[in-house]
Amino acid sequence: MTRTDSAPTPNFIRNIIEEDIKTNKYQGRVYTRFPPEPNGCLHIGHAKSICLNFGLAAEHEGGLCNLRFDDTNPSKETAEYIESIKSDVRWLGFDWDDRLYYASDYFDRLYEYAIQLIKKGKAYVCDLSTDEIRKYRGTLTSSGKDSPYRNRSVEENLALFKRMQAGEFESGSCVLRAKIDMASGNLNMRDPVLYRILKVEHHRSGNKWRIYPMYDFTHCLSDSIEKITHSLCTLEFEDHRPLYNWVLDELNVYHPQQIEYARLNLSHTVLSKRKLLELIEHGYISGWDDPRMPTLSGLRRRGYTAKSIRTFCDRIGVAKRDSTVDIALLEHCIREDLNNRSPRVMAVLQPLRVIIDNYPEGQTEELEAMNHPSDPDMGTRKVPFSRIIYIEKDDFLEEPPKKFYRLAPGREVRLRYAYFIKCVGVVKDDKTGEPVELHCTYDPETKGGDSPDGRKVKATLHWVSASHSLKAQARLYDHLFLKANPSDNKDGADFKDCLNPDSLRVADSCRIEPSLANAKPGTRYQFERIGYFCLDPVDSTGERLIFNRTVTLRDTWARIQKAQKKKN
RNA sequence: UGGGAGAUAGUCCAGUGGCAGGACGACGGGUUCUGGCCCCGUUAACCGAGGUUCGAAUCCUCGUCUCCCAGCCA
Repeated sequence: MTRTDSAPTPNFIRNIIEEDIKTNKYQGRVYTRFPPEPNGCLHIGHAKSICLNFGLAAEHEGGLCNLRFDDTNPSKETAEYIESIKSDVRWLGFDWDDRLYYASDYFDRLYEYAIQLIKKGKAYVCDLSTDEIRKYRGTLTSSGKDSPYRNRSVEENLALFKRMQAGEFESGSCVLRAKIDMASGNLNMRDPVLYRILKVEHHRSGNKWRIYPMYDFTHCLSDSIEKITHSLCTLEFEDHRPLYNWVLDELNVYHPQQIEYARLNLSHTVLSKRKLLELIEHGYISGWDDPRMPTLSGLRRRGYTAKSIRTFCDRIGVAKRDSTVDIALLEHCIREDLNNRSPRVMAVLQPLRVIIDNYPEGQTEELEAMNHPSDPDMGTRKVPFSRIIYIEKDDFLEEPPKKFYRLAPGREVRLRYAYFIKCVGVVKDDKTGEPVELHCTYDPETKGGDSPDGRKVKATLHWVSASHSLKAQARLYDHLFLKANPSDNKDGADFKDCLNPDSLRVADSCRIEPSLANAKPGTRYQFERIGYFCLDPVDSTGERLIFNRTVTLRDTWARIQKAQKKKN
């Protein structure tokens, strides 16, 4: 992608890269990779990694970034996830050209490397059970002890390893281990497992392999094979770096550098595949692409633009300290983008019927409305007006409190692009006392929304003509969790305990202006005075218009109300 | 005395020996046919204690707190 912005904000990774270019460490090359495991859908945390890796490469002349699937555990990975990941990366706006790789493509070479290690006396086949290996490993504060199989001869190890691949042993009966140091303070160096037997069909290599390499053995060598310069990963791999270096040094191959940064945490949601999957499996949400999910597919369906997510990833920066970004920043980014690009329309979420007593029965006018108030290039459209209209329930109060500027008995307001109206009567429900219908008069002199006598109104309301409007459903999404950090379980609570019961409210009797009759799924609009909405690409049909609320507009009135409530 | 890492406004990120800065949020104001956008302003931070230095967020020492690691997951 092209970046025309001014110089990017410095961060510690950029600084390292600049320094490496200066010192010619990699002949001035910048080569990164995005290495997802195809065992789930991508989420906004992955977007940070994608933007980082592809972005850093794009910033530098000749910089490259590969897409590489880390597919070394066929028991968890599927081809479907591969496709969804590819389409998500593409949607985000990045391109790997012909550099689509799979760790599984390297299985032959990895196998050869393993044999080299065995021949060097640096790896051995261990018959200890999983349980025994754990016991032999020691604890955080006490060193481990050598496996009884640690000193098998090279020949024996070679033969055993080949028999592992030949399928002669059961899953779990033995593994190939690196011979490093059972007393290391770093548990990853206590003879880590390099290969395990997994008699599972691989989504790409089929049944060719009975043994599969572990992450620590695969990742560094894949980076090396691809001539990666800067191998970026998250903080929890810091402890693995000595092993990353050990493997490459022992094998004496090209050596990229691993750099760790803090993964993204976002307030009011969770970003762990395990937890997201749990929400799906328990039916709290509809799937990976539920608009409340922080997944790229969920955000996309919700109406988020790729650009807004890229902007967000730029603004959160990159550092090494654990942090939680306020979801308000994400919301700010999408509002900013959508404000610039989405056409305005009028939609009433909770209709209140208004009869304009002095407007001729049966008459209809086509009023001209701007599609974007500050971008005339977006053009105009006609909106029908008639004697009976709907306004938003919230826009009328029989007893208006201080600072409520909207409609009330005897009060005059403007209907956007239409007329001034004054409320002259309220029809209430006998039982509840709720207003169910308003009677108003209009001033014909104010057509278009301006009064020739210079008279002012304090509010402008959106509206739709009752008979011309279309029925629609609006899905009003809110934060998935009530707590900023759902995983903060110090009170012994499960993260699901603070799920927001109102993360989805359905407004089923919306009325929208007729210009949206042939709206295309996925199209984004601003419903004036309400928020940004996106025609749901999954459930919306020609007969049934269903809109997802991407984000609300900033709502000053809501904040005033909150403040007033606090006072009382 | 396990190993590794990190501490800068409410939040996120800069600043690496020379005036602590940006963004988000919050608050106040201006503007407005969206209580939107936009504009202006206010708020608010160097984990602590010593030391080096003319000068320390930055260098040194000693503390404190937080995070990660005991998968044949990645």
